[in-house]
Amino acid sequence: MSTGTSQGSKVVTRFAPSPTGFLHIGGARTALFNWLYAKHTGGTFLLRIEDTDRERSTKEAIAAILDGLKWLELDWDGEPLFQSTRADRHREVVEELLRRGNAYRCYCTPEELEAMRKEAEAAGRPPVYNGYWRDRDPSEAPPGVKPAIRLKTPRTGETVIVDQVQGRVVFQNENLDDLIILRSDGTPTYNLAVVVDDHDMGITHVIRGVDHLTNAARQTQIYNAMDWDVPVFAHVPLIHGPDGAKLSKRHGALGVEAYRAMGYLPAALRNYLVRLGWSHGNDEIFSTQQMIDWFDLDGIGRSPARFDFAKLEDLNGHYIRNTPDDELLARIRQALPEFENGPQLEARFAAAGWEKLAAALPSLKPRAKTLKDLVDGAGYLIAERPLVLDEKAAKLLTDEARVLLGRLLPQLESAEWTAGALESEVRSFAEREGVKLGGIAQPLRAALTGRTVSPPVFDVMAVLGREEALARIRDQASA
RNA sequence: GCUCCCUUCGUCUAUCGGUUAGGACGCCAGAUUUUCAAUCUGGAAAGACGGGUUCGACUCCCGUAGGGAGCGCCA
Repeated sequence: MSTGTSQGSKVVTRFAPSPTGFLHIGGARTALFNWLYAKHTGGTFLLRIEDTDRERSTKEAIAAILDGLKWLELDWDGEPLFQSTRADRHREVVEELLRRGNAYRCYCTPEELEAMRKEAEAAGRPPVYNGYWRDRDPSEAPPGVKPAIRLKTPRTGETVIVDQVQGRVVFQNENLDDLIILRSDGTPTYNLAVVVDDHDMGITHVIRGVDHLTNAARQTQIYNAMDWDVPVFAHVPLIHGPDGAKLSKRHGALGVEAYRAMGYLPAALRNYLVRLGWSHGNDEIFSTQQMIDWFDLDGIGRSPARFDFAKLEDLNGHYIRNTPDDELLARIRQALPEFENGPQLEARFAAAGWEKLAAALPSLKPRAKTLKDLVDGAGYLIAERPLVLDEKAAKLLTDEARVLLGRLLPQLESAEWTAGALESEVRSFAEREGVKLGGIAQPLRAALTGRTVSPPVFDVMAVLGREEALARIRDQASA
């Protein structure tokens, strides 16, 4: 419980998505970092839904985000807080700011503001509000204009962010204008709401994307105006696409549910994500516990990372190989409905018997990068007789090959039906026939799976079972 | 345009002034092998550029170039 920090208080982190879309990969990493840091320090990880933009916030998006976090196994503490429920509290703080003389009413119209920006830009200055109503008496206000409320920010000096990732970042106050904290329609703006909520929720560490770095400066000014403690900031670099530009949809900017539907394992995605921007020496594979033990803010780098599907695939393959068969089967059955033709596949595997899929897993696992690969690889289990041969398999089953299969048949019929026994049976058959093992194994494979590529044929025979395997061979053999 | 940030193999990264600049993915080759994988071995592959500081710079400072983020009565 005790920490060595100056505050000496327990760490509280949060993930605060706005529900205007799915939980994308960058958000997932932000959530993961916050979750890891809370776990690492024995602190708390909270969830806040920033749904103040009623136009764009949707129920579906909220569900998708919660769902995505659950799938990634990033559990949050307590109930999610919906920002929209806190508007009264936000207004209360704005009132307080007004009372303190740290905020004022601004009667500028959008048109005036636009002109102001253009003018500043033409003069080569930052396009910011010029403080027109800062010291003006409201009695000068044009009639009928509802004012917005702006923060009265310091005009000179600097606002300094001491960031755990970015270091000391200095903003000249003259470049930061008097931001609006309450709209003319009486609703709070983002920066105000965030500060009030983070403060009220007792957030000690704000870990988020660097796109919020300038917001951190503005938010710091709000904290100062209220005499509140500023939380520890950690602004992590964004994730880019393979071309270094913004992450596009075809490059991985998908919702995490898309990764689930592609057959990725949550542990693999977590492992991939944690290594994007963070490192622990030369370590690549992390158990959840290791991640928690080793994760720290100072391991986060400052340069943006590019998303690389190949590495994700490799990790996913690793996790598939190392997942126990029963758990893997459960994950496949869970993911299957989301695959293309999922319901049909589900029905066919059920008809063939899930225990057959389970039996096939050991030989399928080293060949798969995704759960989808596993399902594809298990296709031979649910193939219907007579099998449709793919082009290469058809070519391989020459007349001679079919005759060879015919001669092998009686040997197999009397063999003990285990992979080992079948293998030695076929090996001695090949020897007697004077052919190499491949010379008979390949035709067998073609007959059993309809393809030239598959798990080892003897495993295939064992998994299919005596009756089905022999029938498939008979279909292709000639006397 | 203005403000801020970034720059080590193709990609993710280690290095915290002295290393043959290490690892991982990917790629190539070999071993193994009934196919394909998996596995094992080996290989090619990097400090953006230019100045300083220093006995010595990937590491510190300045500049240039390139890239990114932000600049709303959006979040």
